[in-house]
Amino acid sequence: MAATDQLSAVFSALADPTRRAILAELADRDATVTELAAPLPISMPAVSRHLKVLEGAALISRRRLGKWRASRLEAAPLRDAADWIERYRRFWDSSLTRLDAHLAAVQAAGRETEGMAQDPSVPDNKVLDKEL
Amino acid sequence: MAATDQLSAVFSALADPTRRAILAELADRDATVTELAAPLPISMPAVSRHLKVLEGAALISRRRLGKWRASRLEAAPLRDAADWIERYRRFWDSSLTRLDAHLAAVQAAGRETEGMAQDPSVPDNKVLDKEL
DNA sequence: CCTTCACTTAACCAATACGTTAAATGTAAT
DNA sequence: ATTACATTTAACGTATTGGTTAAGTGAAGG
Repeated sequence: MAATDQLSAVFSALADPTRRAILAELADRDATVTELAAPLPISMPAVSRHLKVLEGAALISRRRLGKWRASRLEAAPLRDAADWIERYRRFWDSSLTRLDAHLAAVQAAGRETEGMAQDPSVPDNKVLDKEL
Repeated sequence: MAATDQLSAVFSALADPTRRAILAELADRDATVTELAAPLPISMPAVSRHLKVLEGAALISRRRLGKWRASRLEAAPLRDAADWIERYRRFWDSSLTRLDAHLAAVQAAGRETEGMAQDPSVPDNKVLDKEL
């Protein structure tokens, strides 16, 4: 996806298994393009472009080392992605705090009623740009 | 992206701001397609297909309610995504455990040496399919 | 220098993504 | 039955993605 916004760029980058494999590799150590390409079943130019995508999402940084170019993991954008997802933790986490348990119960109760708003034909939707 | 695997499908689904907005809406309450489409600047068919993508990633479930179709948030796949990202927490989190602090220090030390493997022209890469 | 090595860019291709409008489907209501 | 409403599917256009091979570019090394 064209990086419309930062978070989209990060999720988009993570959507590709090859790129996730590259990040996993970089978690162990910085690496050159050739090193990263070695275990992958694709050509070097393909790897080069995956790296460009990761760089575009700010998930890696790169520097020249003589003949080589080293890639380094930059995890800050992963924090943003994690933060976004965290908002939904209460929907799956079973080890809830007392307050969260209450809120989850309310949520569940609301769901048990089996209806959303009584009359969905009269939607009272607020424009919800709480987050993207 | 075509759902090559579950995790890719989830990250791919999250890569679109419209779909993230839909999930945010569903965090508050179940909703019909019309309700979800109301605040969005796109046509109903477009929303319908975003919902199909979310359903394909198992991020929502749907049921018929008479004339309407209600969408419900299903957060389990978000847990998987969060779990994947969590592995990288030590790279950004400043509140480290004692062990993590040690590991991070080792990591940092390795980076200070400014070189990856002494001679990158002789890469000793293991095929790292530790994870996708 | 001139070659070699590491990598990127260019040009191309097939498949997918995301939007549109128009037509089809299914349920409800008259 | 007929009409209306909610939603999906079809058909279409354009942009992006992810891969390829072939042709640059830049630094090292003989």
